[in-house]
Amino acid sequence: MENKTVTIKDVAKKAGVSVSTVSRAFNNYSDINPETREQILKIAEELGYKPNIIARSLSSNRNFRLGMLVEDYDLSGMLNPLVFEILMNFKNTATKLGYETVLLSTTSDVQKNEKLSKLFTDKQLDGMFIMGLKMTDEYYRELSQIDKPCVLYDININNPYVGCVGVDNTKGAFLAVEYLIKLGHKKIGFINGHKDAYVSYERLDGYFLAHNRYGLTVDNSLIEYADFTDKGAEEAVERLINRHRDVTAIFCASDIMAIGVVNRLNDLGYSIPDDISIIGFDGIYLSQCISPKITTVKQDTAKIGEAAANLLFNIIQGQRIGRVVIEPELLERESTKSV
Amino acid sequence: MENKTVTIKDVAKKAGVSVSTVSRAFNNYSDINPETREQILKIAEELGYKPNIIARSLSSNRNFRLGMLVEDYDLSGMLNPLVFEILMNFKNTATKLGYETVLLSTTSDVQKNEKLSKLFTDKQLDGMFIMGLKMTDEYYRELSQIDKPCVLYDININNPYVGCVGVDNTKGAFLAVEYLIKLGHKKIGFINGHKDAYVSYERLDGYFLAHNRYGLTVDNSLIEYADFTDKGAEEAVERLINRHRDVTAIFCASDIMAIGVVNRLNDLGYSIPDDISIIGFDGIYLSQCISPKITTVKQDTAKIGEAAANLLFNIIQGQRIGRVVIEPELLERESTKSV
DNA sequence: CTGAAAGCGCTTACAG
DNA sequence: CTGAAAGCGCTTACAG
Repeated sequence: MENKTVTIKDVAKKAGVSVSTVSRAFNNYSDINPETREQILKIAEELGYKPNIIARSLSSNRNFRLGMLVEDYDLSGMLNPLVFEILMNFKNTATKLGYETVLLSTTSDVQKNEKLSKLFTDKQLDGMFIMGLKMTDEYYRELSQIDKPCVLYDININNPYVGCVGVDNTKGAFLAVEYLIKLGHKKIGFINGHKDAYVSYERLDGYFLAHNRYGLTVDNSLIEYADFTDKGAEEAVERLINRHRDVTAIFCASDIMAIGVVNRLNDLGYSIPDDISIIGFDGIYLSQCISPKITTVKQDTAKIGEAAANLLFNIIQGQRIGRVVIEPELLERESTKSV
Repeated sequence: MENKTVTIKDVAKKAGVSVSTVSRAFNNYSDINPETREQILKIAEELGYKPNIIARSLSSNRNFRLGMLVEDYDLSGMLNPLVFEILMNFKNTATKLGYETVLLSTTSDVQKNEKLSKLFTDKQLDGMFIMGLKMTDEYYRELSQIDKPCVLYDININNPYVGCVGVDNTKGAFLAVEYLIKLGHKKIGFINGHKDAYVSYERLDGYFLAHNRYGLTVDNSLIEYADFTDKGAEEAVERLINRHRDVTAIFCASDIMAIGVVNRLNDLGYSIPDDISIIGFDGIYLSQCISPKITTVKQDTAKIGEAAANLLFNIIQGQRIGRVVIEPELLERESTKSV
């Protein structure tokens, strides 16, 4: 019933060599005769041998395990499919690189009791990919002086052990606002995300830059903050509209918020895009399912996940890269029109 | 810099006992003096000792690792946030049970070359939670005779090692259609999911049962199949409408499809729910973000994930439970009205 | 109730 | 280029 698992010993015996040699063959060591190597690999194949990663970890002190840490998954997961997409893409390239991935979650509260470095050793991780971290978090502080390989999504930190990956948020916001300006809009509202989110600063920069570039001045009262939820955005847009009846376009820092904004505006009797143009951010699948299809700035989740895994791998190997920036892409759809 | 990790030896030395005894203390063995036990745990706490799970796996031949296998993640992940929610909830209770979780993905093609049992041993898993499996898959066949603990979501199989968890799909469909009937609808279309999906059969049953219960006969040409995508549903609803101009309500086997249907119907000049009532399935977050808010049948992802982990745990412990069914819940919202 | 010893399946200096 | 041996941090019969 239980078909005994084949070990390195079995391979060694059948190949007529020592286990050390088999180990060498499997670890791509240079100090081994290419022919013996071929021979061993062939026999291993026949026997269906796969190195026991657990034993390897224990003896080599290398774990070949990467953690994927998601903060407040209950929120980010439900609301934002981006997280899941990025995670799966990360996992895929991590697998190709020979690493297994374990899924971990945390919250701002938990971080007060359990240090990140402890999590690292407890879980026997070689590296960690972290999503959803806020600037007010305990881990954000700890990350500035950690000496373990980490990669952060959408938040930056200055530490050679910590890589950062994300879309160029400033440019993305710039593209969105520039697009609106080119459509003739002059009074453009902005529903930004969390005040504590790193990306909110970057996107705010983009909003300003686009105005500057085209000779427009920003009225700060056109800017609202919400919490990346549709509900929050609905309230924010109502505040905005009440202050500025003559807004003709609104840039939302996420598609989810854009959807909330469209709905609330509909309820208030506005027609989109005829009365007000709306542009989102993220490019989630659902942004094109609803009517009108949301014009948005797409984050390429495949590229982000892949880049994160490669970056983490490089850091583990001793390279110090720092930051990988993915190009955002404007997707022109139906929720915007010229005035 | 590298703060040497504390091992069982350190604890043993400091406590003045053997490593065997420390091991006993940590494994809740009964044959140990409660006082020594307390003493050891206290010292371990001071030293910040955590058992090395890798070493434990290697020596005990128990891995405390669970796989989470997702099929065709590119599709299910993008389209359906349910998968991610269930996964995270599964992970959470697995963690409480002392297991770590590794994320795995597969496709129908991959299954032809790599057996499930091989994946099991290669990844050193104690159990596996599988989502998105289709009835035509290679693994579906293999699962009927596997002797390793598995739990499937939304698909049933008769094997003591394999547990099944999911919402009561027949009842869920029944509730949806019953609700429409009670609203006075008599000609009710049905956009079902994949023909190869197990749940499609169950939901079809529910559609029939509701008709039977209320003395209505089913016209089979009211039933369409789509692939769980909004695009597929858009085409399906157009075929349906072309055959039956007088349909007054449509039950869709997923919220994503319901959203597609609403959009296409809007394009065709129908007003929802005034001209046609639409009801979905799943209860994803976005179903309430759009306008009209979609009436739907909710799957409780928290309960499903938790149940799946507990079920898998029980199977690993030697219990044979079989199947856990979660109650679906009808969410009355805006996309339906009485006629 | 406790300890000494073997062993889990690998890797890695050390010799040769 | 290859082998013998020690060791990674635990668990588990076996004695006592």
